[in-house]
Amino acid sequence: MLLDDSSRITIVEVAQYAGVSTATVSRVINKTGPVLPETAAKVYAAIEALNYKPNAAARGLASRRTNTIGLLVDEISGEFFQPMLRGIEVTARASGMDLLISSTGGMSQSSPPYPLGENNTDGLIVFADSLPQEELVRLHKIGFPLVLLHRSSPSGLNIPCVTVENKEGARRMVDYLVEERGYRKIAFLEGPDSHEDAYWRKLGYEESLAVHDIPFNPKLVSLGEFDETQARVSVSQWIKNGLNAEAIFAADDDSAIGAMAALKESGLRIPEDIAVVGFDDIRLAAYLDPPLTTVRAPIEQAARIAVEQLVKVIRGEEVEAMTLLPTELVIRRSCGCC
Amino acid sequence: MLLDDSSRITIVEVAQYAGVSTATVSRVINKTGPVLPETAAKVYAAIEALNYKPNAAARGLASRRTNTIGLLVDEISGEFFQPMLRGIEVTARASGMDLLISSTGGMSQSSPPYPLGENNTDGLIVFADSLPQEELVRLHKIGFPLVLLHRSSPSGLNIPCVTVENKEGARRMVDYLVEERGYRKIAFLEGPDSHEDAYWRKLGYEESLAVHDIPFNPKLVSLGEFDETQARVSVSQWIKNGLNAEAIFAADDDSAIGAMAALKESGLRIPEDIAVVGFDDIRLAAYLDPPLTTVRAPIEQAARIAVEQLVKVIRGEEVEAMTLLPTELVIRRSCGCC
DNA sequence: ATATGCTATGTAAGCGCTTACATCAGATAA
DNA sequence: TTATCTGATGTAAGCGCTTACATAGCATAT
Repeated sequence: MLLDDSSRITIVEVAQYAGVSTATVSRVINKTGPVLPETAAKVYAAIEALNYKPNAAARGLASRRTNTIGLLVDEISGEFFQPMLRGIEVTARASGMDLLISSTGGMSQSSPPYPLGENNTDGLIVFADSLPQEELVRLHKIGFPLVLLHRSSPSGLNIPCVTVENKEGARRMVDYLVEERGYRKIAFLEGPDSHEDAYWRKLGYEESLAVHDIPFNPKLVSLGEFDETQARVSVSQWIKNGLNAEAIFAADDDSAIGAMAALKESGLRIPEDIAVVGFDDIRLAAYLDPPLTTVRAPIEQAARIAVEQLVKVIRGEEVEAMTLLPTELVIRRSCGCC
Repeated sequence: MLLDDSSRITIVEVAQYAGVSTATVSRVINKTGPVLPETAAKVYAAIEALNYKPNAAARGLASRRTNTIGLLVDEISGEFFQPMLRGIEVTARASGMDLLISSTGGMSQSSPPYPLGENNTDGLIVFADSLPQEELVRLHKIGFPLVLLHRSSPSGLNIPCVTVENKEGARRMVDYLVEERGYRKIAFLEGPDSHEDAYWRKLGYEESLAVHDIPFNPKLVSLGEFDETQARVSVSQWIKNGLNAEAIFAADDDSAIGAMAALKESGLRIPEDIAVVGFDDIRLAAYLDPPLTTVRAPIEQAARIAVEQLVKVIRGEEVEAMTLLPTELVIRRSCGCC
């Protein structure tokens, strides 16, 4: 910093002003150790008078605590991210922690050094596959506080994680499509391989098919990648090849949007000719034409809980190994319900 | 941190392993001062072998630089925030800076201490009215690097700022409504008082009216607050009171959405009975029914530039006092164009 | 040969805190 | 009364780095 050196006021100045030692000032600030109320008052007065603000770096160095939690995401995009970030930010602040955010740029195989870790944060929230397994293992081995968000712990390790009932949600969606709407030819636009949400959602799809004695047909599965454009391409391809399906279940709402675009482009009507459903219930979902039937995931709540867990871990408290938040079916017109 | 002390490896270990002094290791890491290539190689080997990572706090303490930029926003919400955050995150990373984010919770009159400032960041990006003027003044006075985003500098101070052509955009939108669509009774849903974007947009509206000899009618102005719900309430009220307008110009897309909802609720057709236009061009805008005519603001680009400016200021380089990014009319059906 | 200037490296003094340990009243126990 | 404890505070040793300054070797200028 290029700051005027004279304007720097440190704990020493505060101590002098208050007529006590720096140790006492520190005790007052951190409420550690006994201090006479009147002494504390003098210190507070000095802090106020001098407009003193503790230097975070010095504090971190001396105490080996940073009072900061780190958030690792693969990329800051998608409607998905917004409620998640809000939940994390608000909860971190409420816990008195600072928030350091880093996006690894969608490359889970990115190479060291990672921008966030043991020496600039007290703990990390790791979203999905934003950190390579090896680094996860390394951090866990040295006992660094970690909470996983929207992914589960690598087997063997026992890192607390919080995620949503992806499989359940997907299963119930397909159950609904089969049982209530009477569809049996249901195509699936799957998410990215590396993403655990994607994995469970597909599993839910497959399980529901099995329950209803519908044979799994690989031709009815294509790549949506949680991406509008990719989904659009995949669905166009399907149509060109003569897709024979009554409904398309997109693994997330973004790919559902792409699917709808491709279908409309081909003159197909939704849901009369083919139904479309998604997953997440992003804000846009309700505004689409027709409004999108989807599965609502409590993203903000999950984020909130993840932070709370992490703070507990940092404090050395116990937390449950896995938190699974319920999802909820949101029925709108795109599934042919009305 | 609760980390195993033995696993802590510092610059001292690296120096010993490489057979040099810590100063040399520091020189190699920071590329400061001359070092023989072979010496550097030994140091790199040691770093690799020991998996050494510099301690950010110690670095910050010693060098008085944190290598971190702070972002202050009032609240993390609205579609608005997403492209902004992405622009900031990406650019910060590209500049080798960490990013510390804090939302002041929508209260610009929040009280000290502020979570981000001189002693945990090298500089701050201050969005809109997320920091009280007095703190802005204080930081600027001590020479702390600051860049304002979506607001201008308090007069007297000369803090660099980057924002978009709100007034121009609003003016052109109203020009279009009057000149191309032939409307003359244009209502306005204004944004929050404290928000500069809101101020300029309203001014653009008024200026265009003046240019076209349309008297300003206070009855045609109500509060949108950049908020869907508030806008809905305001428009419902208008309708109840017998609104006599051909078009509603909402100061942002969110309030445009609220306006559309209220109109539809009353059985009014858009744009046949009344046109609606917005500002920002959030993703949703194109998906609304009818698709929303709006003004596109280059939010991500503004964010990007703000970070670049801030980095320059931190490095002591000169930057222009004000960067004004052009906005662009996006014509869709809600204005009655087709 | 001596002076001079580089370049490459080491030495050590902090940076602004926290915290173990020391100190010193005054209270309590014996 | 003296030993013991307890509460309030001070002293000072780091935390892991950066960096001014010192040093030493060697090439070049004088």
